[in-house]
Amino acid sequence: MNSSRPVTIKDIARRFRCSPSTVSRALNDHPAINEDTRKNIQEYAREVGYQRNEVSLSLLNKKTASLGVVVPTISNYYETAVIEGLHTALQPIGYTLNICVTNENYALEKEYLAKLLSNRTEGIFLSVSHETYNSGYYEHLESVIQRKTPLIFIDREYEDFETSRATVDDYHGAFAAVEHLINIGYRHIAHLKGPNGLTVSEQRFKGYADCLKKYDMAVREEFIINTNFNVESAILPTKRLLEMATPPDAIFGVNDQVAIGAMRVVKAKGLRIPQDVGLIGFDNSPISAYTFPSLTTVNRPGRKIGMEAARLFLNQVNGAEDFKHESTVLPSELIIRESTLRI
Amino acid sequence: MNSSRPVTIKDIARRFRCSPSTVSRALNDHPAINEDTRKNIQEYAREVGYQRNEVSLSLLNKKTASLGVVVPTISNYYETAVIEGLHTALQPIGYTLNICVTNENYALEKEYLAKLLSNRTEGIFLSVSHETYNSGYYEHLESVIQRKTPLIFIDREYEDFETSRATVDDYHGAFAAVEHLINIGYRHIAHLKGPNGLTVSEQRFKGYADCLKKYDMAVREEFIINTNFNVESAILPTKRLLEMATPPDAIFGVNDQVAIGAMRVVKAKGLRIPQDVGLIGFDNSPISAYTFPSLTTVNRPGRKIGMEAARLFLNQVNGAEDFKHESTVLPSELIIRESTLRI
DNA sequence: GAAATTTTTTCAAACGTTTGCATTCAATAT
DNA sequence: ATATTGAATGCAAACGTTTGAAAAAATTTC
Repeated sequence: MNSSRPVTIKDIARRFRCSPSTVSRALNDHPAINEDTRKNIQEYAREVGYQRNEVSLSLLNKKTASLGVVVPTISNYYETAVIEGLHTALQPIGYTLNICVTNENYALEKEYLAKLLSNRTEGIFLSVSHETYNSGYYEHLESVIQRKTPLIFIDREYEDFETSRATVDDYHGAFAAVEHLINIGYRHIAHLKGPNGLTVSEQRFKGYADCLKKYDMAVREEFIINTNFNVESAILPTKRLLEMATPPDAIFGVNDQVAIGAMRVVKAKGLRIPQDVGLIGFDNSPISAYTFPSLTTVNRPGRKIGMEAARLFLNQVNGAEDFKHESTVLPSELIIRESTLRI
Repeated sequence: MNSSRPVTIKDIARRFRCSPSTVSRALNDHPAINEDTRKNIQEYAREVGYQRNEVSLSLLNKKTASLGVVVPTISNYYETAVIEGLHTALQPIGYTLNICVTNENYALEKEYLAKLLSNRTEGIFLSVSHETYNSGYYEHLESVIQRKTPLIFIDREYEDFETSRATVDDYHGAFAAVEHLINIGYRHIAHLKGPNGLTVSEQRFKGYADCLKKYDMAVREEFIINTNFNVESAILPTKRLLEMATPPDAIFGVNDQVAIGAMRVVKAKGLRIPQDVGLIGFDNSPISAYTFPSLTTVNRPGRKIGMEAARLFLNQVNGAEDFKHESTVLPSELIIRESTLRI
């Protein structure tokens, strides 16, 4: 059987000399269909491997059961955890996820959103790209809103849109991290900050700064250096910190990668962790448990964020007329490990 | 404008008192359309945010430009790297990826494949689930083949299908790893194997065993213990190894996770790495560079595999009539780090 | 054996777009 | 004025499926 062209309902109808309607009803167990007809048609359909064309159904019902997930990257643990959460919540109820990776690029983000709308995607989960953030452009989002396609922000957001959003409590996570350092007895705490402007960077920075203030400690500008979220970007900044006249005795990295970069430099300098320098990261990525010493960090529940985002989406589509957008902020949680545990 | 229903070509036609055909042609810059008409229609379309319904086009042209990616998990570095590679190669030329995660589950795999076919996906990248492997069922794949939907196997494969496949050279990677251990001077090399039956497990095991044989070393059954690819599954096996009368002086883990699990146990026992015990993993996951000591491993080029799989797919769809299925085996590469570098 | 009823099947429209062919209308050539 | 051309537009079918309403066929009722 050279069945490269998929079998259609019409093919089956021709075979049974009946109308397509009958075949359709037979296949869907419609009660008005004769028992024998039904059996014959179903059996034949199975035999020739009939599979209904969902594309035509999408057109007819204006339902595609597909969702867009637009993220800057999928090469970090956190993002894949979020996707896994979305997947866990949404695949079982029939949704298909279209993953789009923007590489922090505005033009790509715009293109993907347009494409998702063209494909009549029923909802979009978006973590906006870094470039979009900086540029401040957002017309590409207006068309999503205008189309009434549910848009759920994940972590990175525009404040001025009326949408649901799921984020992690970066502020209090950072606050708790720094407070922990202070409790242990560290007094000169530096921060390897993320790129300026991103909510994630700024919130963590704010938690850091506010905590210092609470304990009447100076927020020293030279103790705050930008990084790019990855290991390499932490190397030089850490060197600079350690070569200061009065170097810090603890470093709070904006994420685990950065903290690990710092860890390398500190160890290379012959300083001991945590005795000489305390070190703390953010994300609780799998790697953080297995460095040496293991890294104190702040857990960021990616999987839960994904599931929560899914819940927000479902709320919106199944929504009562009194539906209100929600902003969920999931708590982050301090995970204490060896890199801060002195004495 | 309560434009919750997307604007269609018909809407625009009504507005201009012309036929849908004219609007369609105007929007597509058809030369037979009056310049003014074209401009007016295009301008109006932009104004009201018209976006063509790709679903209807898919139905008409029988092209969906969407591809299925069916993988057992997305929570490991390697899998996401593969997906990234696919994405890098295929998104720019207009394909959309539908990621399906089977959780190593046969029923889910079957369901997803059926769904992808129903959605008229134009190609499927598949890394079969563990359960499928064990059960040996593969009718769910037959229907894919029968439909002439290009099917590309990634890493895990059925030998008996006529398809293209992209895999990493696990055998020689494992061989090189063990040879390296022998060269360094380790003599009692244990293997923490993956689950039996999976190609990945068996190939790496074979590389291990063949290398030992080449150097006239015994392949001792008690030195080969199964794990489940994750950290925890390596804990007990490693304990058992170290408590033997003549314990191994080196351990080859089926992947980095397993090697890291072993590392914990070895260090907890007070043994030194690499002096007392050599340790080697597989995958070159990011984490392996940052453990202490850093982990010798075998690089597995996930991103490249993804791009290669994409290439194989494109070959098939753009294929000349003399098209032949290919099996690409990408080389793996030994990455030597501290965990094996004694003396 | 015809009317009434029930069961089963078909018709036609719809979803949004494209496209070969036919049509209309105006302009040009004769 | 009429035939010829050319430009611009419209018609209708197609993709595969579903579904309300109509039609046909079979069965029951008296």
